[in-house]
Amino acid sequence: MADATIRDVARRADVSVASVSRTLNAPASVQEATRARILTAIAELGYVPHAGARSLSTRLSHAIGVVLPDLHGEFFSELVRGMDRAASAQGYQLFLSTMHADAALAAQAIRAMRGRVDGLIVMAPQLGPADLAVMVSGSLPTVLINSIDGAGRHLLRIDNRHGVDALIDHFAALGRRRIVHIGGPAGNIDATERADAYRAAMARIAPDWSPIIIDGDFSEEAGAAAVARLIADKTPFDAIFAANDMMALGALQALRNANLFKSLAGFDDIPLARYLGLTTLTVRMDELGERAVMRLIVELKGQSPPPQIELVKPLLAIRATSGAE
Amino acid sequence: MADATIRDVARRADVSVASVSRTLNAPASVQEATRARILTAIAELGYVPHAGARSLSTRLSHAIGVVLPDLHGEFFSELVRGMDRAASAQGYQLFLSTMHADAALAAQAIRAMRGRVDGLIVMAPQLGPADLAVMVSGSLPTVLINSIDGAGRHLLRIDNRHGVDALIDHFAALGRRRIVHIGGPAGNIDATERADAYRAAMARIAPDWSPIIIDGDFSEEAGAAAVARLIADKTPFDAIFAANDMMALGALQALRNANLFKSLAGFDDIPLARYLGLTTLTVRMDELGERAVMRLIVELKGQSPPPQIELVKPLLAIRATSGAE
DNA sequence: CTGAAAGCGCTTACAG
DNA sequence: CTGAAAGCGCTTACAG
Repeated sequence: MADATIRDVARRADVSVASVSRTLNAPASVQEATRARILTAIAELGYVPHAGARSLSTRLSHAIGVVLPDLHGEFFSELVRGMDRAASAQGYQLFLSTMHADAALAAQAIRAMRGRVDGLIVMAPQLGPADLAVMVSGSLPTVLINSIDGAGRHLLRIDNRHGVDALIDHFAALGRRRIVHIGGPAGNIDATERADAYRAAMARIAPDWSPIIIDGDFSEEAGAAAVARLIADKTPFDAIFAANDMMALGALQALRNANLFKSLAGFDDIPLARYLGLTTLTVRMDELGERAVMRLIVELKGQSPPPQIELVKPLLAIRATSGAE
Repeated sequence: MADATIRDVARRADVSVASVSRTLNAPASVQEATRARILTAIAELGYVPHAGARSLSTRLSHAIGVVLPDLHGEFFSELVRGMDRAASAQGYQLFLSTMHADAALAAQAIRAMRGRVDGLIVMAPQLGPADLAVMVSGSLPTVLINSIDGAGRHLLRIDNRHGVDALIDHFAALGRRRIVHIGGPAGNIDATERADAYRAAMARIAPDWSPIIIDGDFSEEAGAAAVARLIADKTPFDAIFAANDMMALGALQALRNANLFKSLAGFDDIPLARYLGLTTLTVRMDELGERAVMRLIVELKGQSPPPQIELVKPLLAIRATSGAE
């Protein structure tokens, strides 16, 4: 049996569809008795308004499109959880699309959102401004997370600079000066910023030591490989700051295998980091998601504070794993 | 500037809206030259069909509603990743709703999906059949994951029985007979099945030892508490099978602190389990998600193989952590 | 091959 | 307070 429509309800309650619509959207505007009759009809038929039809009429879907890259584990779930929390508190729903490696497919997925969402939250750390512009064109209000924008949209970013400064200061306070950085993948905005912040901080705390950056790709293997290289090159160093936790963990293993005890830190605070006592920078992904949604909804509601770059500060989590902290 | 509609395109290409619609949906049915003109107009205007309007007309949204409980980390991300993979391969999009503790809110969220999705995938391990029926009523095709159904819907389940048998056999092969079980929360279907399977397996391998189940709630603390209790009670035992990995990890810590070396195993294979070398049962969540979507799409396409219970077998991952394996 | 028209299920001025 | 009607942006028989 097909779902009941507003006409079925109207017929059953012996009123016009307008009245049914009104008891749903502006109950005060319909007379008590009529309203009661309509409400019973609705209950009896198990009527639920057709969201698609409604949004075609009102031009409002109360849905938010979310486009995310291939995030791992806790990152993904916490981010979505935060978004869902904020969205459902405001009566919005989430339309999710994982971003495919294939940019064309991704653009396609975003385009398919026209007419089903009121706005977009896009996270595309690996895209250049040009690609991003192609993907996120059109008239939908959009909030960006960790992306490189060229169009002056509102953007939420992790304050890499702040985090790296705090970490390097911490290392410096421990007397570490020769701090090596294991960098993330080229083109990734967070990786780039962390490397830049590392250079700046090093110039501050160890002006006469020339900073060392070993390229990595955010993987555990890259972390291990970086340490292997340091050892092979007999590079003297006191500490390692890896651009993310996975690489730090790879480095940790390699250091242990080599019986080296150096200060070590990562970035992200994945669950494993806490478990293994890795010093790192904590980023609250749920908060990031929540703030992105809140901001988007503010825009959707018509208040339009000027778009800006909103920084989310990571917190330094000092732990002791290598015995050198 | 508002988005271009099909009328704008028609006007620009000097044709009827019907022709525009046709070049999009049945290109062969429109003459080459006309089609070319329409295509240019579409490109020039950056026209994208309004998904809501289209689905109102066709009664097809090509979207799938997904309702998930509060899953943690890898679980959530892998499940969604698998669903997204299957969905986008078939031209479907995902409408996501995290299930709120509040059943009324959850039902509301599901109801709000009418008119925007073609079908539903629901995972509600903590709900009884009655609550589930209330939540998932209506005429939407639905595939369930790890839920207790009363309505004969298609259901994908983890084959707990199979997994537990494999594990207990493994323990038995190591000579362990006095295997204690730390159970999950009451009412959770997986927890219940695992406990039942444990009892059955124990009756098989150690008929004269009476099985011991200590209640837990899937948390790390519960695992530690269970061990504390075993120690306090001076209960003799050879091994512990925890209903999930988190409890197993809590137990592991407690065992280590007490300098006890016992066989230990969990369920789930969370990343930490691999890292710490915990023996456990691997459940491929991405595969589960993928299969759920595939099955739903088959139903949506009109082929309707009879609904059934589809079991996904967990794999035993034997690792050595406590030195007693 | 193409267009005019009806219809998908709602909402909302406009009258009364 | 209530209803008839137009309209949201599409698709699809039905004619021609």
